Parts: sequence; structure tokens; C-alpha cells
Amino acid sequence: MSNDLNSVNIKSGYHHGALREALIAAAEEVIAERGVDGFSLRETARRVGVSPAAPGHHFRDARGLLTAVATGAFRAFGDALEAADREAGRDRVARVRAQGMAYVRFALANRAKFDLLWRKVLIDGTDPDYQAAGDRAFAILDDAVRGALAPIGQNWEGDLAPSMAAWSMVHGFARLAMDGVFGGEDDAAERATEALLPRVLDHLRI
Amino acid sequence: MSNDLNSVNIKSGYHHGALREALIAAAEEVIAERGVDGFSLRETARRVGVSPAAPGHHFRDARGLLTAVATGAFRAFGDALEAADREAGRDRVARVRAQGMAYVRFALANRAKFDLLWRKVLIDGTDPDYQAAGDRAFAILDDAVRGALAPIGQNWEGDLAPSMAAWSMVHGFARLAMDGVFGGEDDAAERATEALLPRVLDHLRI
DNA sequence: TGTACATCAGTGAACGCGCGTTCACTGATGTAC
DNA sequence: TGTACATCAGTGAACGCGCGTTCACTGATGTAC
Repeated sequence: MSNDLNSVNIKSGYHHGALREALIAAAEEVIAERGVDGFSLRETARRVGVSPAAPGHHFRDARGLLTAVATGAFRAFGDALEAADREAGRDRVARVRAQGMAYVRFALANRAKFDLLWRKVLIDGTDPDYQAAGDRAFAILDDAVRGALAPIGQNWEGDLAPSMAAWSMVHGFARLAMDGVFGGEDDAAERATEALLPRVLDHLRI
Repeated sequence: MSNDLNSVNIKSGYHHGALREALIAAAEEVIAERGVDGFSLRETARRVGVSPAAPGHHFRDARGLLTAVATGAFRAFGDALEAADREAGRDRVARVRAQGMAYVRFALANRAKFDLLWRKVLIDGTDPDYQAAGDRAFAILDDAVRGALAPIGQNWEGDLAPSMAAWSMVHGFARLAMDGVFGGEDDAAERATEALLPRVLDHLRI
């Protein structure tokens, strides 16, 4: 993918043609390898094969680039939740459970990206695109939770508690898994998630 | 507190007397002000009034100091959970709820410290003191959860699911609150916690 | 179809910065006799 | 009680590093006429 974008470079020795997208892809690569704290604008430019000043023409500064990366990550995250929701069918409890699994799986499969989502210090949290992408992800989960409550005759309209409970549980599980609570070996977090998370979700009263 | 420790300095112009403790206190101050990512060994030494090489006599390197800070933070965190548990009396569900509230309150009242606890990249996660302090904190919560299950005749021995469910829920709530999900204003996270967390905990099936 | 020219998207050298760690050193302490 | 000396706990200058951003510039593009 990064190669595809770099290859555009061949068209012209000077103008890249798709530098903005190439920088975002390279930035994702850098944080995936080095962690969010290992991000560097110079290193990103280096990987694209462009001078350190070049990103300035597309993003105000390093924060601007990271905000674009975070926005894209939130969109991909929302897509993953939506896909899981769709595949779960009509049963509302099943929908919430499927989204919960997708939530944690996404976090573990895209650790740096997921981590970046919540690093408000490094990104521009007031960016409207970023906010919209984040709000959408929550709305997908919220929709399933509220749907799950309707049939048992409760009126949760305007009550955040059930959705926050579901969100908190899967978010906390994801973070703890990422942070090595299940051990530091290669697949420890993934294996614990597949084995344990379904039973953890049994303890969500919904 | 940092003043108390610095005042030891007056005793002798050369030897500090309690430099190790003073450095830990100053490091806590630095991360509280600048965030965990804003930590700097030089700045910490500067605040204690000591040369940048001085910390090397007490800690192998910057990571060593941060590991000591994290260990102390985990102990304080465990103490907070323990105190809440004690005050909750004998009712097991009440104990879990009290610990959950204490968990999130600690996180919000000590954001940088809480944040540091999980930053395995910055600290030595294999340090036995650090590990012991972390294990103890979980054990306190686990004990209450297992206690809560006993009377209804279930045998959860060896089953992590209920404790992980409780832990995940409060951990996730804490992180989301810290990360500004309830808005960025001054007390937004604290107010949301007091108003919403008790009702979120109603959705923990335990 | 050709040309002038504004605009766009790059270059690459240079800036100043703060960082963690190292080094040879020295002042203070405490212990053995 | 006094002295020699090892050890401990500091100093402060220096190192090399990579960083984000700025600057004056230039090559490529595309548009107006």
C-alpha cells in the first residue's frame, strides 16, 4: 500500500502526485513499528522519500498529520463495528456482543492506530472530521445497545448508562489486553480475547 | 511535599540526604504538570536543584526512575481500593461498587500517575516491585468480586471472567472519562463519574 | 497552437532546542586503627 | 580522641542525537489570452 503510493512518485521526479495520502500511510507505518510516541515527522518524510519540509504543504504541522491519521483510524474503526453489527443479524443482544468482539479485535489488530485515537495531547481534538468520526463510532454501538433494551419494555431514551456500560467494558478490556495484562507473549492478548471476552460479556447486564 | 524533601538539602551543601525520594516526588510533579510524555530527567533534576548526572547514582537511567514512580503509584492505588473496600462493610456487591468508584476517582484525581501505570514502554515492566504492586491491586478487586459470587452458590474458582468484567468496566470508564468523552471542561469527567458511574455499575452482572 | 506568467509543490540547508548519558573530578562521610 | 583512607554522592562540562520548523529557492503545472 505504501509502495502503491510511492510508485506515483515515478511519474514525476519533482511533484509527488499523492503526497498527502502517502504521508498518512507512512505515518501509520511509523507508529505501527515504533508506537505512537515513536512518531516523527522527519522519519515519515524520509520513508516517502521527500524532504522534511514537504509535509508542511499539506498539513499545518506534525499535529495536523497525526489528526488526519486519527480521523482515518476512527473511520476504519467505525466500519469494523458496522460490519460486525450487520453480520450479527437482528437479535439485539447478539449485535452488542458482536460489536464488542469487533471492538477489541480491532484494537489488538491495530494497536498503534487504536492508541492514537485517544491521545488528545498529540492531535487536534477540536477537528470537526475527527470528532465526527469518533461520534459515529459511538453511535453505532449506542444504537445496538438501545435496540437491545427496547423489547424488554424499558425506556432508556436519553439514558447513557447502558451504552456507557457496554462501551466501558469493551474499551477497558481492550486496553488491559493491549497493556499486557494477559502476559507479554506474542498472541497472549488475542488468545485471551477469543477465550475470555465472550464470557466477560456475559456479565454485561443489558 | 517536594519542599520538605528539598529542605533536607540545606543540611549539607553537597550531599542531599534524601535525593532518591526527592527525585521521585519531583518526577511526579513533572508528569502531573506536563503529562507522562512530557517527562524529562533533566527537568526533574533541575527541580530538585541537582546536576543532571545526579539521578544516575540512584537509578540506572530515566526508565529506572519512572519505574519507581509507577511502583509507588500502584501502591497508592491499591491503598485507595483497599480503603474503599473496608469502608463498604460486609455486603459484597457494595464492596465491588465501592471499589469501582474508588478506581475511577483515583484515576481522575491522579491522571498522570494512573496513566503511567500502564505505559509499559516507558517503564521496566519486569521489575518485581512494580509487578507485585500491580498484582496486589488486582487481587483486592478480585477478592471482592469472588466474595460477591460465593453466596449465590456459583463456583467461580479459577474463572477470571467476573473479575475481568468488573475490572474492564471500571478501567474503561476511567480511561474514557480521562480522555474527554464527557467533554473537556474542568470538572466534566468528575461530575459525569459521580452522576453516571453508579448507574453504569448497575449494568455489571455480578 | 503558442506563449507568458501565476501558482503550486517540492528542495535542502540551516536554526535552535532539549534531551539522556558519559566523563574525570571533588567534597563529605564514616570507619578502622 | 585523632588520623588515614576508602567509599559514597555529588558536580558541571561535554558528547552526539534527532527533532520540528523556517527560509529562500526552484522545478513543474495549468490557465488566460
